[in-house]
Amino acid sequence: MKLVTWNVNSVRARLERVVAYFRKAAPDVACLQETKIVDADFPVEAFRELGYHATFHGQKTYNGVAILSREAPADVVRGMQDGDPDADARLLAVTVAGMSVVDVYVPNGQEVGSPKYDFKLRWLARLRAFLDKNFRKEQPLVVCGDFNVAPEDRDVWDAEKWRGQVLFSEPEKAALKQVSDFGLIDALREKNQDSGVYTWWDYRNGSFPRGWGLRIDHFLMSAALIGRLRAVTVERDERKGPNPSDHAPVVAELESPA
DNA sequence: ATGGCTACTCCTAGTAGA
Repeated sequence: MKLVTWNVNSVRARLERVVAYFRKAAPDVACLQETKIVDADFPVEAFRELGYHATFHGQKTYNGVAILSREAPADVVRGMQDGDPDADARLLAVTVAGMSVVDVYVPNGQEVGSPKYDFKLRWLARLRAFLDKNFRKEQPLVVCGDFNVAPEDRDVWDAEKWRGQVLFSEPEKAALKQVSDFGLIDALREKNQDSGVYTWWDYRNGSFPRGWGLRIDHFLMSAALIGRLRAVTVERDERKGPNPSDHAPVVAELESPA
């Protein structure tokens, strides 16, 4: 069982690369973020030809999440449904392959102290409430996506430069921990203690070839799934070459359920 | 070389991303 999370930075601009990656990696379930496309225009056919059901929650220009799955998903939930007046398409939840899958695109936050930063912290608090309301920590549950938070020094290419900055400020780390404290484990860290494992590199300044990256895309899994976890890897090669997303896919491989 | 921003919009400049 192969799960992928990938911020594609426009599924339309990235379609050729995304299709090529799906052919090569053949994920069973893939969560995409920043699709930047309205539902009416989602490239359903391109994924159908690859053998995937497409479930999506998008909007014009910004945000947007999608789940591609070999099996047809059930229990589709678009957005947190918590009454908060927030039109952003940033969360999509389904049941598929015997597990609950929550695909999230956490707000970027722009700058510490800005209104968008406050929105980000509130959004993460709402995510915890969404989990409390809809799931139990004992069930097979994966919450994955672009969290826009690097949890630890080893997840940042220059921790001193980034300390206190957006993506690496203490309130953001605390808000992410509140989400994990539902009963979820950072799957990559279950299998890999290395520093320098990054999932995003700025388009500017030659950040990728210089190794200037951050680990901000995560798989958070309940114990039931961690028990089946074989490996978590970052598909760094997908950041290379023409027209890359600024994020690389992250892959989690699970044993079949007992 | 893995390479120096990119994608979007009632578009050619401004906004947002991270």
